[in-house]
Amino acid sequence: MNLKTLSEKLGLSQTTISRALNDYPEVSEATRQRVKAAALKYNYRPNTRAQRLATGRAMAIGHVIPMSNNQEMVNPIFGDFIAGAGESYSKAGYDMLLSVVQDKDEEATYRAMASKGSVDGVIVHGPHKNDPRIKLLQELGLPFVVHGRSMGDETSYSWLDINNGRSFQRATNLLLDLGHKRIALLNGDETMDFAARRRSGYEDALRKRGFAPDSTLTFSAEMTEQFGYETAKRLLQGMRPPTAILVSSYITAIGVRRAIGRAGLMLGRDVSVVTHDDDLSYLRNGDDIPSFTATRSSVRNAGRRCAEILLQSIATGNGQPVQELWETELMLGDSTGPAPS
Amino acid sequence: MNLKTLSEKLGLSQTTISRALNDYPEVSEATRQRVKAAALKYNYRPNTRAQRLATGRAMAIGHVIPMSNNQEMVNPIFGDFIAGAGESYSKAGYDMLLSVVQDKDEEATYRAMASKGSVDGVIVHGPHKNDPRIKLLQELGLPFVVHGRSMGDETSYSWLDINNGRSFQRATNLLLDLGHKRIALLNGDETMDFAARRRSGYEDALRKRGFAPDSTLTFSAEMTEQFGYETAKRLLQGMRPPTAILVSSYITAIGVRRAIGRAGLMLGRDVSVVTHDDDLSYLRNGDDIPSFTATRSSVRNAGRRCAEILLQSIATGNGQPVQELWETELMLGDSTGPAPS
DNA sequence: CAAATCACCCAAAGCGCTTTGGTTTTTCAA
DNA sequence: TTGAAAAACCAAAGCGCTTTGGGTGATTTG
Repeated sequence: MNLKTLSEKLGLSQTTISRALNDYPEVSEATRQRVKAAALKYNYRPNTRAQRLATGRAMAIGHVIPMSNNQEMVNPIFGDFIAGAGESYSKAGYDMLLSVVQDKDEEATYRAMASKGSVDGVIVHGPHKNDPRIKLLQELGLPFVVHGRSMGDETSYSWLDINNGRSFQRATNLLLDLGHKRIALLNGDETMDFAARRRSGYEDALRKRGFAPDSTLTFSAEMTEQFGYETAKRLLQGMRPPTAILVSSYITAIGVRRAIGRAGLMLGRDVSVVTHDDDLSYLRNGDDIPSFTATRSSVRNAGRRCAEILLQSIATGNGQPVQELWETELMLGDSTGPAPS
Repeated sequence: MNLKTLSEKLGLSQTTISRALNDYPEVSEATRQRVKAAALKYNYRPNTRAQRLATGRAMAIGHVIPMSNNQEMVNPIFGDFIAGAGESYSKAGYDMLLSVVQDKDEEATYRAMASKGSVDGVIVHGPHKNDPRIKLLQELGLPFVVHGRSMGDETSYSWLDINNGRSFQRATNLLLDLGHKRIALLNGDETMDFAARRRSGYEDALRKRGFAPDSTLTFSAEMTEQFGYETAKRLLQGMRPPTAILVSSYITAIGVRRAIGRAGLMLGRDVSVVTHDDDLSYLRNGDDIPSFTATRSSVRNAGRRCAEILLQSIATGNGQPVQELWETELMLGDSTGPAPS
């Protein structure tokens, strides 16, 4: 069923049908009802492809998921972020277009999206420090919102980020307050903006208390469970093991917990752990007694909001950038306690 | 830059440009080179929307991600599956269209996809027993591949599944061989096909050894970490705790491990655990010494292959269904040992 | 009561491609 | 040298919508 046959069936012009369905005022209420009823009856829906060509809008938002070709890892927060964003898109009648690409093909993917017109905007995932994608997208004139942000010029584009620096500063302070002096940091890849900021927050807190950051206690890698396990294991077997560990990801913290258990130590007594928690749906940190003390922020809400910001900036068409910095929640759980003497 | 202006620049017809770029034979090699060079120079790429209207193909595959509105949970395997599928799509020049929808809106979503023509086919995620989506898609004439399958008529459509029954039967046998007599099952939602089959495998193994399945030892719920923790905790505090636990998801197994640790017991000695392992990229079960004894199958490979099957069936256009049943790998890890006496 | 306005509807022109059905050149065997 | 076949190109017709720019009666307005 297409417009033409439907219009013939109803004895109306295609124009009128189109207007009736799109709620234009130039059509009488009676006709509109008749048209809508017929559309329902014949299960007619405008062909998306034709609609998009005619309107010049793709009605789709692109998400480019970069994949480091060495690790081939998909960020576990991705599913929840997408779920949040998906909600916003559904509401607005937009589609979500996903491209999983190798790091090196990312630029080409954006260029292609822009010149082929397959999307009206994109969400940028996992920004690095001074991320070149930002300038690229600005040149291409493709609307975008960054989940996170990128050190450098932060005022010229839209982003939504959590306050990573402050968040880890507070977490470090909490551990210092508990008397911990040797605090390890298991951070994400520090070429990424969020990880760099978290390290700054951690180091700032230490310095303010007169501790010099100890480079033998900080680690930076992709945040897998195994990274947490192996690093913590090595640390705990060392000569002067830390009494507290600050971790950038819940998954990695699980690995840390495993190592602590294996070493016959008790989490929260022998070793304290604070982790960041993205509030993933399948990995809730307990609403009653959180099993980890954590800095929490819902990545799903972030997804929802990023999408909203992008859709709105597309709708209004003004290039006015929107920035949102969310504070995290510092939740006390069972994984922290006073430093052992 | 569009076809028209490019053709004017080159003094050729739009037809010739189009054919040159699409490698049709009706164009001289010299011209083809000239056209391709010009396209590169002016950064011309055919407009996707126009191309799709003209060809009548969407060049996109839909993934409908159902979300149970009570739990609002995104399946953690989703990211890896998508990554795998994405690879296949990229290779073939297809886009991936994601819709995150509430369970109840799923039928409407499929209907809309079919009548709007926004995709050429879909992947069905998380099939239930006698899943109504299968009949729906067949009626709609929308090509599809099911990740998993649905009890009932299994020969009339394409699917790719792992041998869940056999897999859990083997896992149960392993535990029985180790002398375990009280084996608990922490299963996924048993209205889902995979979970139902796993239970059957588990029960079959028990019965074959003369044990009657004990309904106080089996649990079925969404596979979160918390489900694992709380259920295991309760079990271990009970009068006659199981000596072994069979778990349907790695994430849930992590919760089980946490409960075992909390109870002051040792995994693999006091309590044995076998879990299914989807081989998620951020949660590798160790290539050297797996921390869990597990039935493993890569969900990423499954994604890759599902996409291939779908693309191929779209390309050939024959309705010949393809079915693949993958065996899982039973990996011995540290989490199992002889039943304590 | 004529003129202006309004409410409704329509024909046709795009949107930017692909593809059909030619036409014009070249090539090559007879 | 000629005629047929092959090679290379082109004009124009879709694809299925939206939107522009009218029309045509009915209703107000001065």
